[in-house]
Amino acid sequence: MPNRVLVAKELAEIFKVAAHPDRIRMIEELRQAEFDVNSLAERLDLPGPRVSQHLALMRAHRLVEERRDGRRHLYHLTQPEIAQWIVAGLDFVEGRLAGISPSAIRSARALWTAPAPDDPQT
Amino acid sequence: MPNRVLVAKELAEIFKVAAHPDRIRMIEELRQAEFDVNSLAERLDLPGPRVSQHLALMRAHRLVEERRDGRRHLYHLTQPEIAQWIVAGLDFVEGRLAGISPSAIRSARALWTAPAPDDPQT
DNA sequence: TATTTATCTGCAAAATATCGCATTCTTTAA
DNA sequence: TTAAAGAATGCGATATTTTGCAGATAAATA
Repeated sequence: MPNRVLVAKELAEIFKVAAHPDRIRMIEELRQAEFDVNSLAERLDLPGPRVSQHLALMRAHRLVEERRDGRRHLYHLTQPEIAQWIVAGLDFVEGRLAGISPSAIRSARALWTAPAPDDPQT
Repeated sequence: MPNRVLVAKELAEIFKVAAHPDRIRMIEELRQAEFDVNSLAERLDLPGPRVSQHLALMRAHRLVEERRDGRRHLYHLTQPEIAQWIVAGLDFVEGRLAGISPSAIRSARALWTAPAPDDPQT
């Protein structure tokens, strides 16, 4: 198999990992700070096991790394720049079918681009 | 549903469309030039109907647009910058499980970044 | 009009992914 | 040692995607 096909395949794997709303939100949460599983679950309002599964997948693809502190598992992005890359994808969501207004996109971008890592509102 | 969830959802849709090796290669082919279905199929060594299906999906998500010339359908990227965005993802494939060497990544990047749209080798 | 060329559509089979729970594992605290 | 907290795992039930073809369309040409 030619190299460029291999590379395309691997690239597709990464896109696949990113291709889930929960995981996108998790990555954006982990943008600057590290979180344990429960905190992530609460922030995103998702069941714990689900968050755990998503993290396992991301771990398998080295998108996140784990660190233990007492009995909690703290996760952080292996390459924080990946969050920026994802936000860059917002350039391509505008003008799409779903009922998303430009202002919604602007506010998402602001939220996911702001320097302060803590306590997102809206 | 909060806005940021909607946006994450839509973003995930785009990642999903990009999350296929064939489609990644197609997007890279369309980077600068437009192609008809057969040319794409030949260049990528894929069955015609498959290319057509991929194109239908990308069309549905407005990643590509169609133009007719006689009996052929010419496709081009709606937002050519999307190709660059995909190439930027290469930053995250290095050091992953699969047997991909850094040089393979470099050469893919070169190929998908080069100014000349025509006749890729290797 | 009949053919040929280029592309699209439809469908079923196979492969993957997601979801919701119950259970298990580990580590700390009582 | 026991109990409890925090996470991970297992697994069936359901989607969703991908694939491979066969057949249907549409446009140009003979």
